[in-house]
Amino acid sequence: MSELYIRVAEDESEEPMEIPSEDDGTVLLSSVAAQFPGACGLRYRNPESQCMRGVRLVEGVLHAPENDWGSLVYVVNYPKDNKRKMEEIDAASAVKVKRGFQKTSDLIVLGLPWKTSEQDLKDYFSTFGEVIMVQVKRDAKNGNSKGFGFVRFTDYETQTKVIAQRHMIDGRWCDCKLPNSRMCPDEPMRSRKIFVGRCTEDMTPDDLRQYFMQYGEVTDVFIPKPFRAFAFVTFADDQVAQALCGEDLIIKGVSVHISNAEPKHNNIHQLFPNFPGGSASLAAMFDRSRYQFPSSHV
DNA sequence: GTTGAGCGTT
Repeated sequence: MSELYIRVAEDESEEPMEIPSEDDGTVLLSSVAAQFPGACGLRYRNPESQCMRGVRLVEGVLHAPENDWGSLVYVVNYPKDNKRKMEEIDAASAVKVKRGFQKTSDLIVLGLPWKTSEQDLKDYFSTFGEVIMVQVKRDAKNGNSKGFGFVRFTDYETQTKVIAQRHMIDGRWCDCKLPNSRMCPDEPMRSRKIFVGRCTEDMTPDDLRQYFMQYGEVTDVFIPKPFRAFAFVTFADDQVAQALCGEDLIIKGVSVHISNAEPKHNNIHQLFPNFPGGSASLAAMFDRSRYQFPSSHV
């Protein structure tokens, strides 16, 4: 009974791949998903009826029909629509639960001439796309420009385009960047990892993997031990992760809350490996920095 | 009344 493999393919016409079964004869959905990312189940053609038939799936475990997998070729089920492949599923999920996805954020404009006004900025940036707001930062007392400002666009595409190039404004080259002042902003961070809050102790890593699979390929699940009522789930695609942020989802009958996984900072060398000067200068740099990390959960 | 890498009074 050991070393049993079942034959699985994406389509009946495709060459099957052998997937290992467990000692008790069942096959883990995660074993299938390891070869077919995004898979959510299996089906097969019943030799008698010639109809496709679903394989029983309980808590992430696939059970052999009639207790025997036989030599049939099992076909992978994908979420929502059997015929679609992962990329399309990712895109569809991202659009469906769209949130914070491709939202624009303020851009800092560096290097402005002292004379440039907000109207000048608006006139210039409007040539790229619709402008929501512009600001020129000025000295409170004399009203002199500090030589930088902010701009926000309606469309994310415009923002991307503007960041990608230098800008000649009133005779000076200027740069547009994402500001680093926002640590838990309404945009970027573009993490592929989500924070799953309000977890219960009976949720296993496999439970979470099985559940989140429906949204896209899951690359990692982390549940801190001892139990701390939260978990981290990492997707292959940041858009899937971002799209889920803010959602309340029901897992094993429990409402969990999804938010952005904040970067861990317990080891600054994870962020800057091989920093010149060693740990002392790196730590000193961070102490001096205005840059504040949010509290970490790890 | 200056300046030229940066990071946002309300």
